[in-house]
Amino acid sequence: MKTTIGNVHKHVNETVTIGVWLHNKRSSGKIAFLQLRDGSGFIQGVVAKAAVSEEAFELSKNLTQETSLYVTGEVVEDARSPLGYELQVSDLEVIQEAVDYPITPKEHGTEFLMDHRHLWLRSTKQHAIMKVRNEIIRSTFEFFNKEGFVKIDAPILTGASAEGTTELFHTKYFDEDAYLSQSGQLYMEAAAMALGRVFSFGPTFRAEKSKTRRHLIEFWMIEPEMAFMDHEESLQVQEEYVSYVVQSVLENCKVELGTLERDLTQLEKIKAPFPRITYTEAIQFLKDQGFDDIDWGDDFGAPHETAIAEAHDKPVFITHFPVEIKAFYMKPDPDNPDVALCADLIAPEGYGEIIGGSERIDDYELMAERYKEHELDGPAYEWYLQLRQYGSVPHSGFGLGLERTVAWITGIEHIRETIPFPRLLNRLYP
RNA sequence: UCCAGCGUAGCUCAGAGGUAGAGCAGUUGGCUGUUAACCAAUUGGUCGCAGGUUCGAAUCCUGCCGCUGGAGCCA
Repeated sequence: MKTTIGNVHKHVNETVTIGVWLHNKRSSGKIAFLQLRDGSGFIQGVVAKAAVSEEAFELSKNLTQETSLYVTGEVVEDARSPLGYELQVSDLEVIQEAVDYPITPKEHGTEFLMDHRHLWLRSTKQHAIMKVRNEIIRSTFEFFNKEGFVKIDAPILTGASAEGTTELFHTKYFDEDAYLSQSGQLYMEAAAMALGRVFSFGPTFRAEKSKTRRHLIEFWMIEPEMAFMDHEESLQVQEEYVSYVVQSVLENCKVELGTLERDLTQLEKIKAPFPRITYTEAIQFLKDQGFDDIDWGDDFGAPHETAIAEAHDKPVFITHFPVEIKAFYMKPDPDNPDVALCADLIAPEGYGEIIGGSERIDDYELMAERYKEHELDGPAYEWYLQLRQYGSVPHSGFGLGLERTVAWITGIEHIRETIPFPRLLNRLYP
């Protein structure tokens, strides 16, 4: 009977066949231990000389790393195994012999591993990160579906930028200029006016020459947009959403978090509500901490964000940023028009900003004024202004960066390991 | 784009003016409970590229290329 490593617990004391790759091997004169992986998990196969044919034992002694094969054997419980089960191998059949697999069980440098990303994904740590990433995506869809959101897909080829600030990837759209999307937000606003509560999940592109552990050229964003919802209500959705995702990972990725040696006590604390401080309070806090390189009106740098995050053991919202340093569509606070009804969510442990969100301008006249200030016109923007013309309503939304969230939840050092094939400065392959 | 550091065997690194080293991987042999297994033997090099200084350069100098970390910008 053919099965997978993930399902061996259903076949205890039965003989099964599993298609596997040889992850590693230890052998002595009369016994060989095969570390086997099949994508669903890892299991040790024990080949005892007495229990198999002469040929099968010789074969197992000479297996090379990453050789693909079918192993047949009896599933037995064994306390010495981390999985709790082992496979007592009775036969094996090589599918393809792998010669000189480059990634050996010893340590490697970053450049070497990145050049071999297509093979590096096979290692236990990378495997665990991809499983956690998948759980974050799965629980995201579950959360928003549960809350009555409709998944809407934004276009990737666009005629103009949403923010107008960051560098865009330029391309041709037949005879016109086009850009790769850096946010689906404007389209989500249109969709929210049609469907009420929507969210998008898709790739975004930033042609910034950023070279830090928090930046990717191509990354994935989750962008919910909600009609009839003000800024404060949006913050509640955000903290409930993030808490839901973290608790789902804790529940469903125990083995993976163990592989990653993640400090679970840090994650167990992540439950709504999250603390909030205003931008103005944050500036004062930083000055009290001894920062003299920032004043009201400046945006935060990485050290500032980290200092604010370290003062809390949950993600923290920084709200009410100055209007000047935020996007043109953010709604000014009626009580203080110098600041916007917006918030960034800063992850704990120095992982930086994972969410940016705001209530959007819903007044036609004000938006038209902003268009003039920012010199936005033409067919690329006209339609967005029209949304304020036909039944405009208060609405809010936010964008969560998937990879930064994966980095934080898995506790890994660098964002490049959170996406299967990262696009970085100077790296387009593999 | 700016600042700093690093490029030596397939991989991770040592060697800092006198002519190339270790561990791992590979190969061969040994071992019935290994967990980055262990023990013994063994293969393996245009010292990133180009120029310069010197009797002599992996080593010192200059330029270029590549990588790594950080800054800015952002999610």
